[in-house]
Order: sequence, then structure tokens, then C-alpha cells
Amino acid sequence: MQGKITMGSKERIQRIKEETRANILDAALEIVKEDGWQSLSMRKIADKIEYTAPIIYEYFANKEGILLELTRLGNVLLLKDFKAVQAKHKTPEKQLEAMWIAYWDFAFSHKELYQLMFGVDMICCDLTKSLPEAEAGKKMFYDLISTIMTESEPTEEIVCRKYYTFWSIIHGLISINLVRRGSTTDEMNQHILRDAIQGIIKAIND
Amino acid sequence: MQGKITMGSKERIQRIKEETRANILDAALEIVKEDGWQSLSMRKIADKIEYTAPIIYEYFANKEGILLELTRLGNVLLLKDFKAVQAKHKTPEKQLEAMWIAYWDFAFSHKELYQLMFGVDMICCDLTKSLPEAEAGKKMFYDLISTIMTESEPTEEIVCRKYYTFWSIIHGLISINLVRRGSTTDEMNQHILRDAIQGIIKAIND
DNA sequence: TAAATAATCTAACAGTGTTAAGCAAATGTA
DNA sequence: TACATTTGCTTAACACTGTTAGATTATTTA
Repeated sequence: MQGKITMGSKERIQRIKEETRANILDAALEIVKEDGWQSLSMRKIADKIEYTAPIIYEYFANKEGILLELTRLGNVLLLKDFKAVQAKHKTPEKQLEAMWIAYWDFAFSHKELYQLMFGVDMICCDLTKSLPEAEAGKKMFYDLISTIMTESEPTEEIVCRKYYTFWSIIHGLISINLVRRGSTTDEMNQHILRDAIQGIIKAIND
Repeated sequence: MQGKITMGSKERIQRIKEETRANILDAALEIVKEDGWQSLSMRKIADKIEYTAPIIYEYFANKEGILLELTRLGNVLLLKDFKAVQAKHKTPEKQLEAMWIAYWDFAFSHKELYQLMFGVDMICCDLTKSLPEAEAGKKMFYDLISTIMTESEPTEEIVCRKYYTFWSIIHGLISINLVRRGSTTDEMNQHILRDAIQGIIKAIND
């Protein structure tokens, strides 16, 4: 009899443990949204989830572990956006354009996550490599670029080059807007963004 | 008699004060080159110049003051490079290209300063605005772009747009190389860089 | 030489990430 | 039910961080 109850309580305990883990991540992101990455500290997170700091170390190895998990979650979100907008378009060209615009939108609707993921105005954790979620998004771009260039039989290296050309200009443009806010107007950004994307797509078969 | 000596010693004192100020900046940059921006601390700087930490506060308001001065110095260096390479070319097109390549080279020959100035992998100090040295370099680009576009009588806004298009792609490309080292090969970078610069220059009259 | 001033250091405060020890409550066992 | 054990959580501490105030030492001035 007690056995059954114990089993149930064990599950309950594991459930609230997962909840606490999620609470830690939520609290962290909330603090960052309020006062920026600089202001994030273990004790503040603990305060927010109404525990003391050492508790966090039962859920994450250290502070960097929290950051790593947040970048992972960011990549999951971004990937979801990619898939959603890709499904909305037929031609690879339109899909590619839509995905870069989704990338752009993500940077501003999840400003803090973007800063963490791509190191704008932020201490970038070195462990970002070997995140499979990040690779998945990259692969989507590779595939699309390859498809568009199919008649010219592109090498992996050329596809890679096109991808980074895209990434550079869009990340650079986002950087201006996130770090030096207000240097460019919204209409300007839209102009630069569309020009750049379509320009590169047009030049993709060079 | 003593008066003359006193005057001399006062000058000497001011000279070694300026030396100490420079030593602080040198020490800071040295530490960053050895162990990165994260590792920079007031006490480490003090150790290196063989003083104790509070001394530094007689030369700089706080740590951010040191960072601000280093970004200023970085901008001075960059501006010097700009002027040097511009003098080496005749046509505005060649000058513009040479300046962006100088920008690129600066990012890697003064990696740490670039990180500080443009917030790659670094806590970017917000006080960067209103640095006249930074404005001067920007103006050089504006002038060149205006000159190249002279027949189409560009508005300030369009020139601004072209400038940020340049900056975006080059800063983005530098970001990949400074933050995610080794993602792209050197030859690839050269390819992307030249392609991008000449592509944008060619499209500058659109 | 004695007083005044400048240069420098020590000590401290509040904050950071992180770890070890301890307490108290819940659980398992007899 | 009584004892033992594990679990959850906290307090305390360590080694750092930036920064400031007060004491101390050295130098200059009278």
C-alpha cells in the first residue's frame, strides 16, 4: 500500500524537480530581461525561485551550465521558427528569404537569447560548439543554398561561403541594432535587410 | 635656486604620472592579450605596474574609464590606418576598398581592441557614444561613398544605408572569426571579404 | 629640523561564483 | 513505535571582484 503511494510521490518529486529546473531558467531570463546579462547572478536567481544559491548547483553544474542550456533553448526556438516559415513557401528562393527574415525577427523578439547565442554585447560561453540544435538550423540553410545552386554543382566549400556571407551581413546588421541602438531607423533596416538578402540570393549562382 | 629645481621636479613628477597612466593601459591590454577580457581585474593591473589597486583610481574614475580610454586609443589607431591607406590610392573606389580591408586587418592585428570597440565577445561599455575619434572614421567612409555616388545625388540617408551595409557584412564576418574561431578558413575569408566589398561597391549606385 | 603635503598602502564593504559542513525534516527499517 | 538513514535545504566559508575610507609612509616646504 505504502509502496504505491511512494511511487506516486517519487514521480511527484521528480515533477517538481523538473519544475524547479525550469524555474531556474525562467528566473535567469527574467533577470536578464530586467537588468541585462551583466546583472545576472546565482544569488539573484535563488532569490527569485525562493531558494538559496547552492540549490542551483543540484540542477546545473555551474553558471555557465545555465547559459549553455539557455542557448540550447534559444536554438530550439529558432529552429522551430525556421521550420514554420519554410513550410509557408514553395520555392527554395522564397524559403531562404523567409528563413533569414525569421532569423532577423528572432533576434529582436528574443533579444536576450540572441545576445547569448551569438555573443553580441555578452560574454560568450565557449562551450557553444557541439550544440546539435545549432547545427540543425545551419544544415537547413546549407540544403536550401545547395538546391538553389543545383545547376552549378556547388562544392561544400562554396555553399559554406554563401552561408557565411548571408550570416555575416545579417548578424552584422543585428549587431548595430542591439549594441548601438538607434543608429539606424526601422525603415533603413528593412531596406538594408531586403536589399542584402535578395542581392545575395541573386548573386548566389556566381 | 631651489625654485628652479622644484619646477624641474614638478615636471618630472608629471612626466612619471603620465608614464604610470600609460603603464596602466599597457598592463591592462597585456593581461587581456594573455587571458582575455574576462580575466582583467584592477588588482591584476596593479600587480603588473607594481602598485596596489587604489592607485589606479587616481588615474581613472573606475574600471570602465580604463575601457573607455582603450576604445579611444583603438579608434585613434584605426583612424591612422584609414588615413595611411587612403593616401596610397587614387580613385575613391580603390580608397574605399582599401579602407575596408584596413578595417579587416585591424580587427585581427588588434584583436582585443576590436573586441572592446565593437563588442564582440565582450561586455561593451555603453559610453562608447560621443567618441569623436569614432565619428571621424565614419565620416571618411561617408565622404567616399558620397563621392562615388556623386552622379546620383545621394541623400544622407542613402549614404548612411550603404555605409551600414558595408559595416554589417564586414563586422559580421569578423565576428565569426573572433568568436567562433576556425569556422571558416583563411582563403574562404579572403574570398568572402573581396566578394562582399566589390559587390557592394558595384551595387553602390543602385 | 619641524610642519605640511603628497604618495601609497592596509583594511574594509558589498558583491560575485562555488564548495563543504551541518541541521532538520522526511523516509525506510526493526 | 523507535531508531537509522537518506534527502532537502541552509549557513558559513573561500577566493575572487570593484571600490572607498583611513592610516601610514615618504617627500617637499618653511
